[in-house]
Parts: sequence; structure tokens; C-alpha cells
Amino acid sequence: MVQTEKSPLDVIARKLARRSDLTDEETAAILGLPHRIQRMDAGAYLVREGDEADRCCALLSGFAYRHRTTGQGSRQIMAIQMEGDLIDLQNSMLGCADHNVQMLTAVTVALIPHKAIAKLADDHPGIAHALWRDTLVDGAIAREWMMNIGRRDARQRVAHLLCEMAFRQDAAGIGDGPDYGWPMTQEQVGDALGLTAVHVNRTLQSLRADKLVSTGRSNMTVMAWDRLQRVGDFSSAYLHEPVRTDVSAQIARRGPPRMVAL
Amino acid sequence: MVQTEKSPLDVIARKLARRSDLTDEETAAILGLPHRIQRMDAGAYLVREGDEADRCCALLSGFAYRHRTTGQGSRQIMAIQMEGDLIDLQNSMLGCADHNVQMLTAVTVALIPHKAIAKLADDHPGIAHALWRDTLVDGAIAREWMMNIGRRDARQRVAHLLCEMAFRQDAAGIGDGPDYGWPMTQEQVGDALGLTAVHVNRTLQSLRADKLVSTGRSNMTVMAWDRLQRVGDFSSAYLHEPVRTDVSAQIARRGPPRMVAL
DNA sequence: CGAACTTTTGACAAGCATCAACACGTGTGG
DNA sequence: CCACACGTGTTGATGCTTGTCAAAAGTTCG
Repeated sequence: MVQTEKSPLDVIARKLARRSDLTDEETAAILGLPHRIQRMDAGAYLVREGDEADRCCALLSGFAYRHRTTGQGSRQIMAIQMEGDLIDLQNSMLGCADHNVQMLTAVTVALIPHKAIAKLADDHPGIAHALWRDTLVDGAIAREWMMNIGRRDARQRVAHLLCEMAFRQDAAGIGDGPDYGWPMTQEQVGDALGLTAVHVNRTLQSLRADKLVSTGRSNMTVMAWDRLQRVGDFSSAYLHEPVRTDVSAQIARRGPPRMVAL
Repeated sequence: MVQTEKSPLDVIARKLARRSDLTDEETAAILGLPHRIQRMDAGAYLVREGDEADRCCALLSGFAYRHRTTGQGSRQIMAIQMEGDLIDLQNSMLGCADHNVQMLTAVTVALIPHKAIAKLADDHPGIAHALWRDTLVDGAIAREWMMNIGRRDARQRVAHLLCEMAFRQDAAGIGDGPDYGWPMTQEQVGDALGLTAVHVNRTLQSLRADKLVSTGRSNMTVMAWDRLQRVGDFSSAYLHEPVRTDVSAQIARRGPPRMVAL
């Protein structure tokens, strides 16, 4: 792989390369994308529903989420994004934002004009393919959430979300042993899972009482990965991450890894 | 537009052209895709979860659906597909099927090797873009379903699904006045909305009693489009169909159109 | 005409929502 | 340094929406 002296977009290239093969030239093209680095506070909006979205955002650190509200004002969180994710491809490529993108924690992002991305895709079929795959996986995750919300009870839903957050952080190389970031309030968890905050609270207490996991302000610790996985009916297939013996396989076999440097 | 003597793939090209501009050359390339026409019965599987999916399927007539089951055996239907839809792009482009694709009615499909589609996308940036957009819209629909299931009550959910079915059939040019195809059993509706068949039954009865809609074996009639839309909290924005004065706008203004020839 | 689905009905149970307080930690300004 | 507001987590009491179970009625099709 090309070793361009640590472009901030490196995280993005690596994320895409996890699921698609990129040539050195393609990697270089991604790293050369015009962008503006920016810090944003927790709670800040990147885009609001209805906006004309003309830029796309690469998350360099921190967590963000995508959500929408019904006519009656209840909110549905549709996705959690983390380091390396290209967020708002959905909105910016379709022109008009059909949902909000908001920061969950303080973050640093790279803002990229959507035209530059479209051009990149036009010039490099391999990148077009990689971006398409990224969108396909995004859809797969959405379908899994749909199943989670539609067909599992509260205990399963919460456990499933915990599993996804842990697994994805490992895959992104930002997990730390059995400890993971847990940037959501219980109200946000409720809005992601179709539950009320009160019920999430009780459900989390039950999971903690069973020594499956412990959750704190902004961190969680997975205490029994395999049991948590069973309770949450979690299988990582839908995330379409390559199976890596160092991390994922280890998780699958016997719990969160001690962590392996990337 | 190129008038190639009615290739069966014409429906597909038209669907893509609804949301993306295609040059004559690109249209011709789509129509020239290698394919095999096949009839399938209601209930037949195109792909099962876990299969290696190496072909993609274009729906030429009839309805299909995509679904998955939890570890406990309950089913979640994730999408309904109709004439003109490219189904199983999701599975075939990711290699391994993460959900089932099954026919809802008797259908005719065109089976296309996924490699031919990948090559088409590589050779024609405009087509790559169109396919990507199609996937983006698929994701937008998934998010709307997520919100429907997670944050709306049974009455709203059912009404919303009815609206979506009607609207999409109009957009695809297969609607007929206030009458539309309604290919789902109440159990399937339940599995799509995260409800039980029994509750769907009661909910449909309530909607019928309120003279919003009438549903029969395989058809439905929208009796009060604007009220149904309000009850279902339905706004067609997420479908990202171009606003056409002949059909969509008319629906938005005063109910299902008398139908306009395409 | 009978088998297999579907739709419909009724009685009852349960999971989750709702409402309302209270506890706790954190940051802010006096 | 304390007082206070504010967001978040926690608890309890209560009730409604929806699920469950079971059976009957209607439909489709060989």
C-alpha cells in the first residue's frame, strides 16, 4: 500500500480497503481528495433533514448518528457511525437530505464536496465499486436493525446493539480489550431500538445483573462475549467485515480480544 | 431515447432512468446485458440466506420480497419488490446472501450474471452511478421502514405500507386508478411491520371501517388517499421518485390519479 | 368434496409505555 | 466554595397496545 505521510483521509482509505481491493493509484486518489478538517461538538448537526446536502463527511474520530423524526415528533435513530465511516454519502449523493446527521460525541471530521467524490467514482471504477459496496453494507446494517426492532424483544435488542458496537469498534481498530466506547445516553439507545428510555434502563440493569456487560457514562465493558452474543442473537455476518484471524475470529471464538495493534 | 425493439430489460432501463440520466449508449448497454428469462411461481426462492449469490434478478412482472429470520424463527420482511426492480443486487454484489429473496406472486424475471453487471458498471461510469443511486434509495426505504416499525403504532404502520405500495406502483406505471395490487397475506404484512397477523387483521378492519381503503385477496382500493396518507404519516420523499406533474403531484394533491399512460 | 390456506373472532396475558418523582454528577455563576 | 440548574440515570405504580392461544368461518384448488 502507498505510504503517503499520514493523510488525515488515511482512515477512510483503510476502511474502504477492508471490504474492497484498492490499487495504490486508487488509494492515492482517495488521499488526494480535497477536504477541510473540522472539529465539531457533541450535539452539533452536520445536516438537517430537508437540507440540500452538497458535501459528504468522513469521520476521523468520535461518534455520530443519523436520525429522523415522525410527524408526531418521535425520533428514530437509524445508524451509529464511527471512525473511518463516510457518513452522509446517503444524503449528499441523493441531493436532498432525507434524515439528520448529528454528532454523538465531540468529533473531528473531514468535509468533502460531494462533486469531488462523484468525480472520483467516475474516474476510478475500483473506487466506484468500493463506495457502492460501502453503501450496500450500510443497507445490510439497516436491514439487520429492522429485524432487531421488528422481531426481537427489548433484552435481545439491547444486547444486539451492544454486540454491534463492540464488534464494529474492533473491526475499525478502535476497540480496547473488552472495553469499548459507549457514547449513547439511554434515551438515545431507546430511540435507536424503538423503546423508551425507562425500559432501556431496566433492560440494561438486567443485563448487568446477569454479568454480561457493564455500562458506564461513555464506556462499556463486555464481561461475557459469547453469552451476550447469544442473548442478542448476534451474528456478525451482516457487517460484511473480512474475517481476520487476529481480531474477529478471536471474538467469535472466545470473547473480546486483548487487542492487536493495527 | 434509443428505441430498441422492446428488449425485456426495457423495464429495468426505464426504472434506472427515472432517477438517473442515462445516455443512449448506456441505455443500449443495459438492454444488451446477457440474461435468461424465467417464470417462477409464488413462494419460489431466488436465493436463500447463506447461498453464494452469483446472479442478480430483474423483476419483469409480479411481486417479490426479501426477508430473514431470527435465531428464534420469527421472520422479518425487509422489502417488497415490484416490476422494474433490480433485486438481489444487495446479495450478489456482496457475494454471500445475507437474506432470502422469495416470490410473492407468480413472476417473470430476467436472471443476469452479477459479473456482467459489475463489468457494465466498470465500463460505464454513468451506469455505475445509476446503480449506486438505486442502492442508496434502497437504503433510504429501509430507513423509512425502520422508523415505521420502531416509532409508529399499528394503525400508522399498516396505513404507511398501504401508501407505499400504492405510490410505488404509480411511480412504476403499474397502478390502475385507485386500485392497486396487494399481493400480501395478513401474515406477511405482520412480518413486514413487526406485528402479528391477528393484529394486522384488526387494524385493517379498522381502516376499512373508516372508509380509508378496502383490501381484498390480491387487490386494494384506496378510497381516501389524503386521509390514508395522514393516518400513515406518509410522505413520499424517501422514495426519491422524481416529481412528475402527471402522476405523483396529482396523488399528492387530490388522491390516486385516474392513471396516465406511460 | 376435502385439504390447506387465509381471514376472522373472542378471551386473556404480558411486555412495554406512561407519568411522576427522586437521586446523582457535572458545570456554572455568584 | 456553595448554590443551583440541568442532563442523565433510577424507581414505582398503573394501564394500554399488542401478543398468544384457540377455534370457527370463508376461500382456493386439485
